[in-house]
Amino acid sequence: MDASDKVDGFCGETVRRALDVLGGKWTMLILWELLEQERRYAALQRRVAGISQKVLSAELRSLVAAGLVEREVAATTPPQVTYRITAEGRGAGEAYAALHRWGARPQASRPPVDR
Amino acid sequence: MDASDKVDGFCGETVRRALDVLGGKWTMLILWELLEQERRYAALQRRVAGISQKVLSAELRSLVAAGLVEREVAATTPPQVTYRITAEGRGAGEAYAALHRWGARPQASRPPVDR
DNA sequence: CCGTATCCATATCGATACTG
DNA sequence: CAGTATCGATATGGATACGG
Repeated sequence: MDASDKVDGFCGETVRRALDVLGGKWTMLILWELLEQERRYAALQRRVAGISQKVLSAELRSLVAAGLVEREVAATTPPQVTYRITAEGRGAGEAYAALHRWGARPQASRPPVDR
Repeated sequence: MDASDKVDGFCGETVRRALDVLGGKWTMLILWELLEQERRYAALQRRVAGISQKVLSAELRSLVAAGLVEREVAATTPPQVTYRITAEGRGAGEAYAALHRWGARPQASRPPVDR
């Protein structure tokens, strides 16, 4: 990190926006599921262990609004809704990879952070 | 992003840890201030606009616990406490830079995400 | 099947007051 | 100066029930 990274008009606004979208507790898990293949709502709920309907709905709406995920409704009965990751969603992988590298860095043992 | 990025024992645990430390609302702002130079508590509170004492204290404790920031107490009266970014704290810049690149990516206009 | 609506528990945050 | 303690407001999340 270097102070010259302070490139935004306001310090770190783009980083803030990125974290707002990608930093959600479940965001990464959902994107990963959709990365493997497109999935329907119920499948996502089953595979993302522990997520509630309410939160899953909200996450998906956010992701669709942010353009990372596409939502397709098949007009059958019962209706089938399929979620699919977009190119932009795949692009988020760069950011996650950097976070992964940092999180996996070698480090001295120290008391856990509990936030 | 590629499904082969699923390298952790549990999907994305290292990413989760990184986000826990770096994803805080104020974390980046504080690190940036300390990146320019070491600062004392009051100076940080003045410069990080809008942060409360309570939250600043908690953030600093987290950052010290995570090893990103050092805390040095001078035994004067009144006591002076100086916070200084560590090498590990500077290392977080890679991750923030990736988030910045993603957040600054060109994109079609779309309704704002409000999370 | 795919959600939304509602209720409630908990977490988080800001403001204020106070202490070594 | 550098915090901690406490309180109340707000946000967030889970559980459950219900609707198209």
